[in-house]
Amino acid sequence: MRKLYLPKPHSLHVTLRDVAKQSGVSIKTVSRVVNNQGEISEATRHRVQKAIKSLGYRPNILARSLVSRKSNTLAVVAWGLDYYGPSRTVAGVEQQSNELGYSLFLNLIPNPDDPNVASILDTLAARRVDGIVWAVPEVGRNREWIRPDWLEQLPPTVFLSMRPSPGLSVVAVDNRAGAAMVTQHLFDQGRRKIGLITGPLVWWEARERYEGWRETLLRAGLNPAPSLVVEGDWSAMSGDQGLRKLLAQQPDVDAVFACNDQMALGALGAAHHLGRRVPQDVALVGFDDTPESAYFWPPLTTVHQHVVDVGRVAVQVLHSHIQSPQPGKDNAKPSTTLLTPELVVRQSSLLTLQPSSQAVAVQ
Amino acid sequence: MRKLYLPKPHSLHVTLRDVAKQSGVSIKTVSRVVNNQGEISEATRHRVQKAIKSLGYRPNILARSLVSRKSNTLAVVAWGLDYYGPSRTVAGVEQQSNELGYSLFLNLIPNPDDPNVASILDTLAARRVDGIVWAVPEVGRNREWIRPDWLEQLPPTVFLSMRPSPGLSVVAVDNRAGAAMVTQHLFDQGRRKIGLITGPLVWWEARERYEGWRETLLRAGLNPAPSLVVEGDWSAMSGDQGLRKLLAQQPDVDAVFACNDQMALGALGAAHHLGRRVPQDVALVGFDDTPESAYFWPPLTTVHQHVVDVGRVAVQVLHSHIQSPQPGKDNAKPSTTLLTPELVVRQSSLLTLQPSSQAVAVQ
DNA sequence: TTGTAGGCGTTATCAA
DNA sequence: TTGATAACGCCTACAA
Repeated sequence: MRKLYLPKPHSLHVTLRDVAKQSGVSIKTVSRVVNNQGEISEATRHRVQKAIKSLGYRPNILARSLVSRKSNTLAVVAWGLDYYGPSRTVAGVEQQSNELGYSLFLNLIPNPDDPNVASILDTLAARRVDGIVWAVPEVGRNREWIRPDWLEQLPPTVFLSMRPSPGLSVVAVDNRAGAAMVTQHLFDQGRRKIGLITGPLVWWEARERYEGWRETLLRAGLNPAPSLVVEGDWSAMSGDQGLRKLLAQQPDVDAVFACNDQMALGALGAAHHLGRRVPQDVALVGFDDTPESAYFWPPLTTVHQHVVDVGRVAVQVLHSHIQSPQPGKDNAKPSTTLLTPELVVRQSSLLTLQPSSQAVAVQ
Repeated sequence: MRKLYLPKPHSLHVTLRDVAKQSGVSIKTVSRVVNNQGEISEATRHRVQKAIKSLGYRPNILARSLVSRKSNTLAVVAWGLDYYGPSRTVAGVEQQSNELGYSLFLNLIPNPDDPNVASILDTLAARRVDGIVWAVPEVGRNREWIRPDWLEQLPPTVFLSMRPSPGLSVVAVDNRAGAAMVTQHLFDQGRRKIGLITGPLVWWEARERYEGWRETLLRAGLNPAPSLVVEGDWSAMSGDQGLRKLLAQQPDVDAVFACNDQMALGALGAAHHLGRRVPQDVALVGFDDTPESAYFWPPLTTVHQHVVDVGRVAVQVLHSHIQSPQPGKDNAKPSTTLLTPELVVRQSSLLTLQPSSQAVAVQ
């Protein structure tokens, strides 16, 4: 007689069969108890539950997923966990995934424009994730990673911080609107030479902020001259250098919009160095509303983005795509969501300094 | 005859059998090609690979894990993704996991001392993760979540930022050494009234920094008087209030060690408000070396922790635990790793201001 | 070098 | 209400 295949001395993990044996019922009955399905007599249910507890049974989700053909997992592919916005967004993705009952795979790529995306996507497909949140900002030509033929191979996918386009589901902050708020606010404060320290213009988000500034100036009858613009790289150092360069190009600048809080911080340092008072000589505004920005000196006017919500909404959209019974149905259709940010006014842009305004600004 | 059970119209996913049929070989042969095992003739290998490509076959890791009894997944349970240190550490965990071939589950808990840990651990066990990185700092009594009976039920686990103890594998920064460096540095600069703004003392890490300060003062023959200490909550606001309180308690303070950079930032703001010059009147030092700290005004002396390495080392330790063939072997033994931080000296603690020091400080 | 049989732990079908 | 059995997609043992 042939020898039976016995893989290893029976593993530590208790299975349905063990529970069934212990409680003297069939495997299927135990399965029913575990999943609360079907009618089961109170007596057996009780007996089974006792066995489950005494043996320390835990269902094997791998096996369950194999037969049910869904893994109840999502994946987030992200860049920039060391930055405030991206890490908050990932946190939002995690929270919403958790609330909807998914486990979440985390995949970080070291650089938004030079990745090993193919192998990541291969792995995710092999793990049979039910959906993917693509949290890599659109930089340069990295959008082209998304090949049409991939989209068909992959599970439902939602893209963050990327230029909306038909056929893709996108969730992003309305950067253009945020930048417009900033520029309008500076104009309303009486500033007429409003300089700009942009993020790297290969970034879609940086270009959007640039456009918001530009459009608002034009609408106000002001000239968005090239001498008013310096391109930074999001870092505080580039903000420091950016302000110096800006003042060299255009000495009569009376306001500066730095396109994130880090660059604003650098610009603030440069202003101190150069003896320019903020806001008296130069008003300064940032973007992001990092927790620290309220404690810069002076406290920084900035734009609050609902970065956690970006992640949460992404998962909600993904969930509806996954749920949709037929790919033709409404909730399966690609959707675009733009979240409107909010201007947070603090002392760095206000001429009329209110002594109590700092305390007020702190939430 | 009994009807066969056919679950659904065959799914989109291509299986080994499909490839086998297409290429006219057995399932096992295809499996061998996929996994590069055994000897296979060049001809069949080629034929099979062609079929794999044309059909778009991807191995189902779920099925593979089911039989191999290992999922090739790790999980990180973390708190504080919105803070610099924790988020960097998670990034380190992800990088090292990826390099070792694991996929990583991300689980965030909203609060380090009031969690729903049991359900998270249940899920991870049910998903048969091969190991767990417990990246929740030790706060209050949250260490007691780790019940001895759980440790046996769970896969190998490594704990971060937690008081080392026999039986647990721990990776942490040597906070006490870091705080000692700071205090010694201030002493060496001639400061003799060195105040302390601590983190919440329910945190182990905060207590360690406190001890480092205290021990160093004692060793220097100075008195760590209670009036020199204020307890903060890591936030910039508490640093602001902390400095005010400290100066009220002990007006002749000539140096302040704020136990993280955020509180240092708040203290900096308060100093400006109160007209105290930094460092001339009060030297100020932080802890963390956040990227912004080099751009505070003045640039902040602080302590650089190798937070990414904490995550990487954790996964390395975990990997060795997982690999270990027998639980008695060396690499299976619990280990403690303390990473030594480094003092980063900038202008906020230096009396002799070097004009070029800021540029030097920027890396 | 290749194939067959059996089993991983779960769920679905259908009969009892 | 409960149970026997096939199937999910893959890998191991063993034979050919």
